[in-house]
Amino acid sequence: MDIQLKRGLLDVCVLAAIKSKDSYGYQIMKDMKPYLELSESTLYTILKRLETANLLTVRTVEHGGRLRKYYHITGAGLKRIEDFKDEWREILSIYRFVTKGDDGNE
Amino acid sequence: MDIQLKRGLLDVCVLAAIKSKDSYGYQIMKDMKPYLELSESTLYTILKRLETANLLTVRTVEHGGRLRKYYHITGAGLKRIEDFKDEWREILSIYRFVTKGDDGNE
DNA sequence: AGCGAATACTTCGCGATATGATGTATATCG
DNA sequence: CGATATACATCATATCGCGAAGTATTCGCT
Repeated sequence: MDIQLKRGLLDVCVLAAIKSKDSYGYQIMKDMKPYLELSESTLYTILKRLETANLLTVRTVEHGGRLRKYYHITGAGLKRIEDFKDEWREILSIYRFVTKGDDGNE
Repeated sequence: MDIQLKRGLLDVCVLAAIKSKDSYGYQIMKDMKPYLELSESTLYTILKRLETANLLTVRTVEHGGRLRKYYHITGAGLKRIEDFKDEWREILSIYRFVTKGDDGNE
């Protein structure tokens, strides 16, 4: 996938990965992989950014001798997802603009 | 619209604006405005970038005492649009991932 | 016991890029 | 004559994905 396009989807995608239940970095990576691949450095950067923006909160848990940081989505995080759904209408209209005039077989 | 998301759509959107007939900066701005707003500096930066990448060619035309640069899409430019259609499937799958578990009323 | 792979998170530097600010220049309209 | 529209260019700034490299522990395999 085009890098630029990816940029617009990463944040919401990470939020979606922790929407239904709290999760941690490594698990989020695996959950997102089928939809959108990203490097570890990117994910942890994003998580930090989302935390700073108060779209999620963090709690550290010891698990099998290793530390895990569990991420929990906030109300603002949920709102960010809702906003994305609104943006989706604009994206659809852009998609139609881009494919305008093409045959209907695609 | 979210800036990051915009980034991924700008290039294809500009290409789409010159797909059916050659056009120039100011006109492209007006054509894109209903779908995606962007500043002039951004547009000319993009046009330069697309030219460097051989996705379009430029010819300068005098028009009413002013110079106009007409942009013409290349085969590679058309291919970029086709590639975007392929990416669209991935985008749809991401959209479903993000909205998964929500009520069907949206 | 030895060792590679998986788990788990961090930091740094690089390149790409959207944008506001600013500049240049001409045409049109009141 | 001044405001607005047309038309394009350049620069500095801030943001961000990612590869590279690092730190540590656990687990399966031989």
